[in-house]
Amino acid sequence: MAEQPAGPVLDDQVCFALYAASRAVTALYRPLLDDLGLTYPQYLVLLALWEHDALTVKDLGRALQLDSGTLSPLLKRLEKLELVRRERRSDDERSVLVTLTAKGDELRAKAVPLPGLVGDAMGLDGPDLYELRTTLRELTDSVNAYRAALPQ
Amino acid sequence: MAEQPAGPVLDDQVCFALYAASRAVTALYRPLLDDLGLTYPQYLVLLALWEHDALTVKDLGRALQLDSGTLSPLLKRLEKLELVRRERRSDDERSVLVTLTAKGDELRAKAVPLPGLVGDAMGLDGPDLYELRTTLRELTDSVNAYRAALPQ
DNA sequence: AATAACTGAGTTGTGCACAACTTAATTTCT
DNA sequence: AGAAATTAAGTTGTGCACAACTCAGTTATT
Repeated sequence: MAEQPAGPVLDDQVCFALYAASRAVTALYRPLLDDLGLTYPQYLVLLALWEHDALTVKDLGRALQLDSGTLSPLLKRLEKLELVRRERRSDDERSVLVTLTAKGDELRAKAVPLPGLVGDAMGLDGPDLYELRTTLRELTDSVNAYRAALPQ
Repeated sequence: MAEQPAGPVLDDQVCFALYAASRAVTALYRPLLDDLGLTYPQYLVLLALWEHDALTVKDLGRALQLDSGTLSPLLKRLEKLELVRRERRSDDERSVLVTLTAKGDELRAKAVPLPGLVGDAMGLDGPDLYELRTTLRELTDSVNAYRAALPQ
């Protein structure tokens, strides 16, 4: 008979595998992003802006699943780096519109090779990567739906 | 012709899918762990200790892939909660052995239902979860091997 | 029109992560 | 044995994440 631990086991947990994988990939990006003067969450914000050009803090929060408590100081740092501008919308003074500066837009070209480099290091071929991404999205949606249905 | 964004796209990134999934699962654990008075990384440390009973800070770092800069203050908090003890090893005074207190050991029983609850919310069946875990481990190993091979 | 409810950002405080560094203990190399 | 290198923890400083809160602006209700 194999031993039966009287509790959950670390390496059995999908949650730990996710946590470890996410941190490993972020760590792989770090030296590449250092060259651009960015952190990983800052890079994600710029990814969203390179795609959409102008987004409110609210929009960014929806895209990245982050709240204003995280985004506000992060955006201030990006503004200090002169990569983005922040301005109140005139038609709704509650909203702050975040837009790329010329400098922020130019950084896009330097970021183009990054996903390829990181993809190579993952050791998965195209179809496996595609399937993994799909599974992760489904998992995230399922978990978030479950959370939204919880009391409170 | 579809538009071709002149740069990487947020939702295409496996790295973002990982980041979002990891945070969603952690967020799902949070209210459950609140009842035990634990954070998610603290829970991971206890998982390792429930399995092995006594580990050095170094061992914990290897198991969780965290360095002493993260673990030292975390373990101090667990000690203040009276869930673990920390003591220098007599045969090597550099090492600190972390062991469970009775209180820390008792918490194990309360943690038993957690993985099942979280597994349900993931919306994947057993085989899919198993495959995902395997893929994530391979990805983590591949990425870490790649990082270890980098200059410096 | 006045009030109530809601919304979007921002602030404060706690706890990770991680880089860079310090210190003390141990091991290795002359 | 003594110096140099290595190792294990811990400290300091920065930047997320996130809860809980504030505040100003907008919308809904009466």
